[in-house]
Amino acid sequence: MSKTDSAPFSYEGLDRVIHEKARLGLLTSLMAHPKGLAFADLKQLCGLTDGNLSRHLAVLQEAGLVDVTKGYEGNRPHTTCRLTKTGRRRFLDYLAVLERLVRDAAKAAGREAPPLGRLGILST
Amino acid sequence: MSKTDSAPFSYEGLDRVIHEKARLGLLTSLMAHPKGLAFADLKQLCGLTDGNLSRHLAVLQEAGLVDVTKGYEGNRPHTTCRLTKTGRRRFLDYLAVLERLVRDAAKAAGREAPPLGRLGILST
DNA sequence: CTATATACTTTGCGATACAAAGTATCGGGA
DNA sequence: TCCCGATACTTTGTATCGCAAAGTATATAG
Repeated sequence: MSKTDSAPFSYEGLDRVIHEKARLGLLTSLMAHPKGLAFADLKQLCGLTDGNLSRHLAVLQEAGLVDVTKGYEGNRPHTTCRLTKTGRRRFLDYLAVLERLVRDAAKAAGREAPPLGRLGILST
Repeated sequence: MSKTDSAPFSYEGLDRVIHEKARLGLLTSLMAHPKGLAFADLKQLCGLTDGNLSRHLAVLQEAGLVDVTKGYEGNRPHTTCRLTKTGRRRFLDYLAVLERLVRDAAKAAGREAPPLGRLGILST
């Protein structure tokens, strides 16, 4: 029996790299723009400071979730970011877990207290 | 104009106290059991170690989201936890934001025609 | 040729998640 | 009676991390 089976609410699929307010916004933004987004765009879309954005992008890049292209436009630095294939894949996996969580909670909110025994927590 | 208006992906509603893997599991568990759950039950349901559970419960209690009742059963300590009213409300608020995030991302994922067969990530 | 704006990176720090160790009690054996 | 392991937590230590402030560099305007 796997650990998850006995711990239905552990949500192990919630990858720490992804499960972060700022980075969730970044990934969602990038998901909506497969062609890529510029540093300044992401900054605005996600309401991040320069420093935070830089840091989060570095984390996402090191994890292989986004591809960060640093180039120059004229003499100015211009950074473009896109989701990698695995990044997209892993984000979708994460979202599936998140969706399950929302469903679990919504279901719990909807109906009243089920007795413990029914869930098989106390043996059965 | 509020900050959120210009930063549609900032997801400011993602309360740090709630937005945490372990605590999400705890809150969902407690949502499903309004009558309360014992320390040992939560530990099992969420797959947490004693130390982590203790710590997370303390955080949730300090934030006023859960009510932790420490009593004795015989001479053994026995802790029971329940969601407070505000805890329930704040968790539901959080879930609403989370739902929006999942929808945003799903929509973004859907707009792009994926040649790969991985369709219909969400919903039915 | 200062001043301000854009485009980032680096640094410093306070907070925190997690694990390991600690405290205390109970229920068996030997 | 004296261990020994299990239950029920709490405390401590550490390593990480998010965030803000400061730093670097170039471009443009007055």
